Amino acid sequence: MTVRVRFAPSPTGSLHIGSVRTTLYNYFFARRHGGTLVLRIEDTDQDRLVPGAIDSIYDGLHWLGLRWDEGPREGGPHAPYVQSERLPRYQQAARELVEGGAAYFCFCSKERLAALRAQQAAAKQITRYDRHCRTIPPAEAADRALREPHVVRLKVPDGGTIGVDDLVYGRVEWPIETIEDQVLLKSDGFPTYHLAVVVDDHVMGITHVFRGEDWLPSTPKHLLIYRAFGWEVPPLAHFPNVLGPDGRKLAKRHGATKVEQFRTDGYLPEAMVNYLSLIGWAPGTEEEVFSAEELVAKWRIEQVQKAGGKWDRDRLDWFDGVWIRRLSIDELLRRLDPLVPAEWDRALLRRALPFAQERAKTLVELRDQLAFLFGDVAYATDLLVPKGHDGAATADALGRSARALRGLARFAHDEIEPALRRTSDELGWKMRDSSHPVRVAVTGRHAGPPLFDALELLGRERTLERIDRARALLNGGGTR
RNA sequence: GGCCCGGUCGCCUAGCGGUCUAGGGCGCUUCCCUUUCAAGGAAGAGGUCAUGGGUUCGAAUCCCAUCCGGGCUACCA
Repeated sequence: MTVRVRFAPSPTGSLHIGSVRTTLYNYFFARRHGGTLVLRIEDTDQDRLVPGAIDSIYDGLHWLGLRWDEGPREGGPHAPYVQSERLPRYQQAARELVEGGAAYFCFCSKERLAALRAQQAAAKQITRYDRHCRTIPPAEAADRALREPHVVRLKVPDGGTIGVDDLVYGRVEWPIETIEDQVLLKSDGFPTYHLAVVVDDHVMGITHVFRGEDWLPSTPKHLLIYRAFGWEVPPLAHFPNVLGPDGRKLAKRHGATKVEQFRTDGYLPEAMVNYLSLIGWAPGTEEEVFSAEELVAKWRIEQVQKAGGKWDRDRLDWFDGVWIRRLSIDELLRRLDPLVPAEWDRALLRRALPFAQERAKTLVELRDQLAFLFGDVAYATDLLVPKGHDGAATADALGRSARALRGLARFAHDEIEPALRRTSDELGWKMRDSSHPVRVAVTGRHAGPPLFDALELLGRERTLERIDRARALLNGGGTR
C-alpha cells in the first residue's frame, strides 16, 4: 500500500510553529516511504476565516522547503482540496447517515442548547446534548427538515467503550457514554470538523492520520463516525503539543509563534526545521544537527515523545548559528539579500561576510554587525573610553592611531595590524585597550568583526574620518 | 465538574528490568585561544529519574495510588 498522508491547516491566521512541527512529521513520513503528501485546507468555520491565510500557509511552507503532491493549487485526483468547495460531498454523506438511521435531524435552537447547558452546569451535571430531537419520527423529521433550520447529529450508541491503538500514545479508550450526539452538519450546510476530516481522509485515501495532541480527545467521535459509515479506521498518531515557557500550549501571548515572524527575524529555514523536529522527537543518538534530508532518513514515529515539549528560543538561536556557519559565503549572501537595504554595495557585503559569519545567531544580527560599512555609526561617547583610562588619554590614543594609519603605504590588514601594535607599544597600553576606541569609533560597537579587517573594508578615508569625529566627541564636541 | 494525556538536570532529550555512581545537547560558570565579540578547545556546577507504596535477587525502567501540569469538553478547528 502506498502511503498517503496529509496536513490540514485551518486558514485562521498565518502559519503557526506548532502546525509546522506536525507538518514536518507528516512530510518526513511521506518522503521516507515514497508516499504522497496532501495539503488540505480545513475552512469549515466561516466565521474564523482570515483573508490571506492560504497565501501565508503556502509562503511559510515553501520557505521551509516543504513540497507536497496534491493541494488546492497543485490539484490532484481528489480535487478540490479546500473543504468549503466540497460541501455537497459532506451533505451527501450526512444524508446517507440519516437515511441509514445512524444520524438524525436536530431542530433545537442555539438558545435552547445554551439554556440546557447552563442548567446542566448549575446542577453540576455533565453538559451534553439531551437527545431531544432523537425521538422525532424519521418521516416527520425529514419533512420538517425541508423547511426548518436544522443540524444533523450522530446517533451515539448507549454503552460500552471505544478505543484506538495510537501510534504514539498506545491504547487509548473512552467510555461511549461520555460522548454526546455530535453535530455533523451545521445549520449553514457546512460540516463540522469531525464530519469533514473523516469523510475527506476516507475519500482521499489517507493511509495514516497524523495530527496534534489536541485532537486526541475528539478521536472517539471520529471513530464513531467511521463506524457509522462502515469505514475502516486508518492508523492514527497524535503528536505532543509544543508548549510555551509556562507549560501551556504555545500561543500568541508567548511571543512570536508565526513562521513568518521567524523569517523576518532572520532565521534560516534549515534551523527552524532542525530545531522544530527535535521538539517531541529524538534520534536516540547524540547527533542533533540534521538537514531535512537527514531527517527524512532518520525520523521514526516510534521515537516520538508523548510529553509536550517546551519551545526554547535559545536553543533555536544556537541551531541558527550552526546553520549560518554551514552556509557558503555566496549562499549566505543570497539569504541575506532580502533583509539588506538595496543601497548596500553587494560586493563589499560579500567581502565582509566571512568576518561576521561566525559571530551571528541570525541573519539580522549578521546584517547589523556589518551596518557600519554602509552608513554612519552612532554611539555614546563614554563607550570610546576603555576601562582604566580617561577621555583625554583616549583622545590622544586615537590621535596616535590615526597618525599611524595615515602613513601606511597600503591600507590593508597586514599593514594595519603592525601599525596599531606599534601605537599600542608606544602608548604603553595593552592592545585590547588601544584598539577599543578605534573599534568603537569605526563600528559604533564594542564588539564585532575583527578590527584590522573591519578597517580595511571601510577604507582609509572613512576610517580616519570616524576616528577624527570620535576625538572631537571626546574633546567636548568641538573639532580641532 | 467530566473524559483523556503527560511528569528524567532551568530547557530539549537518551534510557525500554541489571552495562545508570542516570548519558548527550542548549543555557550557565571557569580556563585556554585572542585586537573585541563570537567560533573553537578544555573543565565544571546542575538530576534522591514528581511522591508514596508494591512486584522482583535487582526498578528511572513493571503495577497501584496520590500529587502536580496540560488538553478537550461549541452548529471552533
